[in-house]
Parts: sequence; C-alpha cells; structure tokens
Amino acid sequence: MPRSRLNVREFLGGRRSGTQRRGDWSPEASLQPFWDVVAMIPPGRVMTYGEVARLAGFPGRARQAGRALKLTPRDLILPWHRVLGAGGRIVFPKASSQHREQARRLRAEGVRVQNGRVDVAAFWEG
DNA sequence: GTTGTGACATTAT
DNA sequence: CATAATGCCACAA
Repeated sequence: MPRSRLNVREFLGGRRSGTQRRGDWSPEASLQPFWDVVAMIPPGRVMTYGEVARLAGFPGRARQAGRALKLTPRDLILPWHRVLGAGGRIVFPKASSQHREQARRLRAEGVRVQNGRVDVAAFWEG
C-alpha cells in the first residue's frame, strides 16, 4: 500500500486562483485530498462525487472529484466503485464494462444495485 | 484570449 | 420519469 496517507489534510490555504504560485506545485497535490476521502469509504457504504468533494474540502466541485478518480495512478488502489453520482446512480453508461464492474464490486460488498442505482441505505451518512 | 469537454450537482420546467 | 439551464473547474486545442 504505497500511497494514500489517510489524513485529510487541508493544505488548501493556498488558493492559487489567479495567482499561479510560481515554482513547486505537483499536479498530484491537487488530487490527493480526493483520493484520501475515497480511501476512507468503508466497504458496503457508498458516497457521491459531491460528498467526496465536500469532505475533501472542495464543496461544489463534484467534477473535480470525478476527475481525480479518473487520474488515479496505477499504484494507488482505491475503492472507486463506492463513489456514485447524485441519488446513488452509477455514472458510467449502462452498457459499459465499467458500469458492470462497478455494480459487480458493489454487490460483492452486499450493496444492492438495481437498475444502475444503489439503495439510499448504503450511503455513508445518508 | 476563447471554446469545448468531462467518472458532477442542483434547480426548474 | 426527462430535459434544460446554471454553476463548477481543470485541461486541451
């Protein structure tokens, strides 16, 4: 388990909007908070992209959460299948292999998936 | 600079 | 139920 330091540190004091902080800034640093949150979702529970963003310290930036997951490095193993769209919807196209894979993994954890949706009962704090 | 495109969300129609 | 309008923001072209 190489990555994911389980601390949701908020280093976001440096809101580099507009002031493109010169020098050191690894693209990975901006994604780490999202990864940290996802890594903490317990088996059998799920969370929405919006929730992940909020807990990561970036309320209203659900898209960034999705982007962070897409850019997850190969050596970082995350329970990505526990992250869903609003209302517990699997965002991948119904026919896609990713959709099937996510549903498969969720059901393997005892989460009921029906019609690309999961039970509200499975929500982390829902 | 602008535009289009995303593992998105919320609200209104 | 579905569709559209916004808001959101990083990134590529």
